[in-house]
Amino acid sequence: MDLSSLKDEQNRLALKLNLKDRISPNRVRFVAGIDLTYLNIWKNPTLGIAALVVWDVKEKSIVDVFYYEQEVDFPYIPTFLAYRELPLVLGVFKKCNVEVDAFMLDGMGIIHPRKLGIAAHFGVVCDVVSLGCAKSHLIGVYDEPANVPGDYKPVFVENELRGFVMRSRKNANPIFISPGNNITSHSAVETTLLCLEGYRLPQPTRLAHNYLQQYRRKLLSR
DNA sequence: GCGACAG
DNA sequence: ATCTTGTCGC
Repeated sequence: MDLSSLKDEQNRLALKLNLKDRISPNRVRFVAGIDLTYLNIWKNPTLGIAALVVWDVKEKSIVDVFYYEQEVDFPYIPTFLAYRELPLVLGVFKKCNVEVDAFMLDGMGIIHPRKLGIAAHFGVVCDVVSLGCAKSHLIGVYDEPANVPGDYKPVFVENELRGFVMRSRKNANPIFISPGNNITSHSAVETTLLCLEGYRLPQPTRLAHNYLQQYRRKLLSR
């Protein structure tokens, strides 16, 4: 694989980013969380499974759940995650027939060397509102948020604000929130806050992850 | 040159 | 990212 040409593609797609709000965060009601798992992470071509959970932030309830399976070949390479996971994300996205206000992905939005983490990449390709909620650091400088739920601090890359690092739950490691597409850094945080229900991860991606574990277990136990 | 590096 | 129950700390 030629990483330099993939870099070129990331730079080209990043030019299409819209970092303004397509929808005001206080009008967001349905947030879709997308997550992936693999049948055998130690094998290279292996079956990948994607889940998409639509979460109603007003009713605090699950609207619908969708799944998609496909063989995955591309390896995990930091800053090129989308080339491994995007085919699965697009597959489950096409299955979703519910009107979604914003898509939340596991991973970075524009907190990425070329502003094109998987959430940004997906948002540009599908022209939807998207944001990234990552569980760990990739790049960027920041101060640790206080140990108080909801506290957050800016994350800078090349002296530019790219997102926020938030203490979503007391005594838990912070999460990294950044715009994907058609949303501001501030609205990405607001949208995440709407989805926090006492767990470290916001409900859409947390539930997608949980449903995937069940789905995967059933596949393995037969 | 060295270390860090989403999932 | 997975395996895997109980256990410790706030």
